[in-house]
Amino acid sequence: MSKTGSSGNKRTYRKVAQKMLAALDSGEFPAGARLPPERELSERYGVSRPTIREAIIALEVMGRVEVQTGSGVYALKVFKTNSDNPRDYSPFEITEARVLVESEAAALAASTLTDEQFTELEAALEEMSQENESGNLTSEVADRKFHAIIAESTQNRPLINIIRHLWDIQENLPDIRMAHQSVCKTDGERRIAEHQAILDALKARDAHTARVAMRNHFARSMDALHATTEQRAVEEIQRQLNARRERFSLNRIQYAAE
Amino acid sequence: MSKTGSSGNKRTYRKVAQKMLAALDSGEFPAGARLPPERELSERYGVSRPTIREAIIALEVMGRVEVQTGSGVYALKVFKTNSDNPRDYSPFEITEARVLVESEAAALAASTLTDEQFTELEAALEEMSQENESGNLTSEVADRKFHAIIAESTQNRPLINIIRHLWDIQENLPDIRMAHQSVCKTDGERRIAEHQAILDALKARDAHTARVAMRNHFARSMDALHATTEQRAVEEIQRQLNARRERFSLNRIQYAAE
DNA sequence: TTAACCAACCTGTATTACCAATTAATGAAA
DNA sequence: TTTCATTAATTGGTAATACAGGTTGGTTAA
Repeated sequence: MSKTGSSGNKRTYRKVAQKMLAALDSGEFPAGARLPPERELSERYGVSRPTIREAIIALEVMGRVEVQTGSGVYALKVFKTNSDNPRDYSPFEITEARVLVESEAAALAASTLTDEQFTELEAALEEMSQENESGNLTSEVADRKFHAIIAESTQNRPLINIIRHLWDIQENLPDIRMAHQSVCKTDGERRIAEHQAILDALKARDAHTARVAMRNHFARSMDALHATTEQRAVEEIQRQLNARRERFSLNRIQYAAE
Repeated sequence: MSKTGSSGNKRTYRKVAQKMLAALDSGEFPAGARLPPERELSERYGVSRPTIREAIIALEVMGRVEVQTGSGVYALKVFKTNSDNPRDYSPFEITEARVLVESEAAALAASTLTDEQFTELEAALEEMSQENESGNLTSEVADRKFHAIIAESTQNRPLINIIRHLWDIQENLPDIRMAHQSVCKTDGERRIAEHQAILDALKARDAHTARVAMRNHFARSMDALHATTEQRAVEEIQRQLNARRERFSLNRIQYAAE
């Protein structure tokens, strides 16, 4: 199950917050409206006031409601996107952000890469193709190294840190790891070729081609991500169907036994 | 200042959460470590246990800590956004990074901006031109608002946060503030026109033109930055020369006095 | 000696009851 | 009609208490 989202969580404030979130989404608490007072909510959800307060604070931190002391709790119209909680970034968001940033980094790198860094890039590429042949598909270290060298070459520290940051986040998103693996498994050769294309463009000092090559590379990652996401959705539905079928057959067995 | 970030907030749980956040960032509560128990924290921060619980819930929703019932509260491994020291970024680096990121954001925004956001952009532009006429040149709020709306419209939270982060850093760099002022002073009209050009491109849903307009806008900022930096360098040299001359003349006076 | 078990202790969970501070509405007075 | 004090409603915060799950370390049995 999901770590954070399930309604089967033990802690009460989460359950309450989730119900209130549903009420917020369903329009039961319309945008801009004042929510019922804490005491009333505590009655409605059958929990104590402190727990309601906790749920409200959770909603507040999520940017869904605003608390005005002495006045009431108000449903916010526009969700404040203050959720810089990398855990609930979607894989697609991260990938999109990386396309934008890393493509530009590649374009910049076309004019900043040193000979030494070209050698490092080739080494990283070689490492990748060895990983590919040896079937060690779980590792992204060579991949990351390749991109890191390009980032480093720009000598723009904010940019370098942004790219590193995005990698860090991504490596903690299971969806992306899975997509990465599936990409390597099904078409590892092509992945190498894409990196080679980037390297070639950089060697030619061609900023535009480097940018395009990087974008193409990410476009494939994005496709793979879509594919695995779809596949997982299908599997989930099948799982649910199987569970239902099993329950149904159990019922029949019970009838037969009676 | 900011609605959410200030420590002068009235509600106690926010103050406590902020202090704990500082402790988390400073390494006083290292990643992975267990925080002191609620009872102890309530003593340390001089608030009651429910309030501590509220603060912890806020941190939990922010994704900074994890609560394990019966065991304790644990500091989550957080992605090192703060690992870079923004203080020794050069203004040029920041501006370059912003060109890359914000130009792409503008290109994206061309297809994502809503009618409401167009209205907001126009309002921000109006605000800027009023600031310009009234001679209130120190303020960047309307400027930042303009760029923030574009960022928001992409609905890409990593991207939004990156742009916000770069703004935050920039606003603490005196060199850039100075360049900004000099740009406004010498050519406020043109600055408005540049923003207008961006807005026009966005209205036309023309990603390419929007990107180019944004790049041009930043190019001017970069020029202004170069100019003021040069000017400051010249002034600094003059100051040093003057200081030396003064010292020299003082020496001569001392000689004369002996 | 080692492994399994169990009980005491620690920690978070949740409630009740109470009072304080702030805000918004009310109504009286100018 | 406006202004200002009063009052009601609401959130803010605390204390004390009981409970449930987890951890730990000692005891017991193998």
